[in-house]
Amino acid sequence: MDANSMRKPTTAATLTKWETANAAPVGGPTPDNSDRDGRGGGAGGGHSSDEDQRRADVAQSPRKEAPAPAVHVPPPAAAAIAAAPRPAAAAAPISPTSPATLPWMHERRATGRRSARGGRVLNDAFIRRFRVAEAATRSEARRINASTHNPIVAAPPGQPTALHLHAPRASVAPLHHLLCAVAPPAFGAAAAAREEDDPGRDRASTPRSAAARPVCAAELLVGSPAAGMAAADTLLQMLMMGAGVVEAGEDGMEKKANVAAAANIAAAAAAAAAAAAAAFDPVALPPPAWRAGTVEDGPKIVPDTAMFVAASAAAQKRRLLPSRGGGRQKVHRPWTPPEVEALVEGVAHYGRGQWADIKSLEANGVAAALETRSAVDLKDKWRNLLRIATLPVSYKRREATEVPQATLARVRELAAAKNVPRAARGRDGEDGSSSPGDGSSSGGMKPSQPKGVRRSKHHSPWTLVESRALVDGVERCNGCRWTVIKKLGLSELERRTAMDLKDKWRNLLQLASLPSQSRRKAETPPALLQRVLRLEASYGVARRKGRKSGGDGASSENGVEGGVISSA
DNA sequence: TTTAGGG
DNA sequence: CCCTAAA
Repeated sequence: MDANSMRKPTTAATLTKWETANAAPVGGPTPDNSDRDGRGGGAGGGHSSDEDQRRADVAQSPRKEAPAPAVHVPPPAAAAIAAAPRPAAAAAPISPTSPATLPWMHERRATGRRSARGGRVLNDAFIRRFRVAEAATRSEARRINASTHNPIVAAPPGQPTALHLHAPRASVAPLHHLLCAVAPPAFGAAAAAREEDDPGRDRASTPRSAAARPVCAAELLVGSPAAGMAAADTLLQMLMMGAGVVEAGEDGMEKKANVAAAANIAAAAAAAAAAAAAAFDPVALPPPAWRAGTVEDGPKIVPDTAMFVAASAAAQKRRLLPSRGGGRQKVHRPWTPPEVEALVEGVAHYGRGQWADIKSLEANGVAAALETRSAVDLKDKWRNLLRIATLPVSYKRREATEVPQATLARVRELAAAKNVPRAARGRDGEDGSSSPGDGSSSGGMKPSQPKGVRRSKHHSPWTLVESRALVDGVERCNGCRWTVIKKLGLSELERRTAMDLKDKWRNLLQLASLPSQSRRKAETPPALLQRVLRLEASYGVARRKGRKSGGDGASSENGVEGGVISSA
């Protein structure tokens, strides 16, 4: 496995970016920088310089934390990431190993942002950490500038890998920064100690704040477990490439050692990220209401039917779709003014909701400007734009001032205009009703349904009552005989067609095949899904011929099955 | 696959 | 941004 095989296009870009940042005196590898660099000349607003200035201020302003001097970062801090994060130990608080206390070690969420998942807050924190580490690397490099140590040294077999980064080698310095930025800080040792000193504290009524909770492994990484995974991935790539660089000028032995060390460290980082992901979940989400009543999940039922197999596969496949992140969280990338303008332009062309069309709108370079944004991104951004555009003045904060007033005014216009300008020209008759805000974010929603143009087709979510009635129908009719169920005349299902029943049943199967963690919060009770699985197992069309293995106590199973088939 | 919405 | 339901 050579280094080339590890390289991906993004890796090369990443390394270049980081190396560039390292070479430059200032201007670290902030996403903002890379973002703007890649997308320079847009059809744009004259406000981009303001935006740049603002971001620069945010990124560089040292006023929030202590005036980050060049702090000494001992190499052991970097090595700790290789030694500490054993999957077993990572979940529990780890004792502090580093005597040094950097400013960012005690840093908590800067502002009261509402993102529970991290996002920009933690991303900025990472950037600040990187800057501190970068400064420390420089200062230490000056101090040890005569060192001829190899930057990466493999430990003897069986020993934890140590990392020595004394040499200010350009290809390795970014690694040092990255390691220091993600390496275990004090692990919230002070907070943990506080808790142990005060065991009598009423924990039930005093929820652990972020500051008072021992820092879990996930928080050592950037933003979230998924981001931690990405960081580990990046680390691996950079380590391998760094080894490749060393290979050019060194002998074979050293190269081998470097690669081995890189692999060890990267594996440890990946393990840390995996452990973080495992430890991340148990965060206390309020239990759903239906769980309070001690509903047992019951035995695991895996129907051996064609429908269930298909639904299960579809559910599994969809979660790993690249268009949905491929199971990996993207890093927060703020919208640039040209992107915003392009989005507004696109809505002006196609109207709200035609996100795929907007994304491929060539006119005025809309498609080009929005190349790196998905249709879902457009939808989300428009929602946010609409929100800040219609926000009362007294509530406007920084978000609202980032977008030019002219743009916000146009957003309001487009939202108020109910006709679709260009393409899908819906017959849009009377509507002298001046309903601002397009109904999506305006407070008062009108129950009168057929007013909207394309509103009627979407959205008739199944209620729990309907779902229960559907399951009851399947039970009473001994199978998935949708027309028969319709003829039962259940009032709960009167607005659903037989095909609706079939689709919903498929969705229920899909839901049941999903791990409970990934289900929506207060959606479908597990007990109902259990019934679905049981009924599907009993009455569903068998996947293959021959006898099924797990026939539970259902009476006259064969007879029922035969009935289903013959009646179909 | 695409869109709407909640989180 | 993520996740899911609906269509």
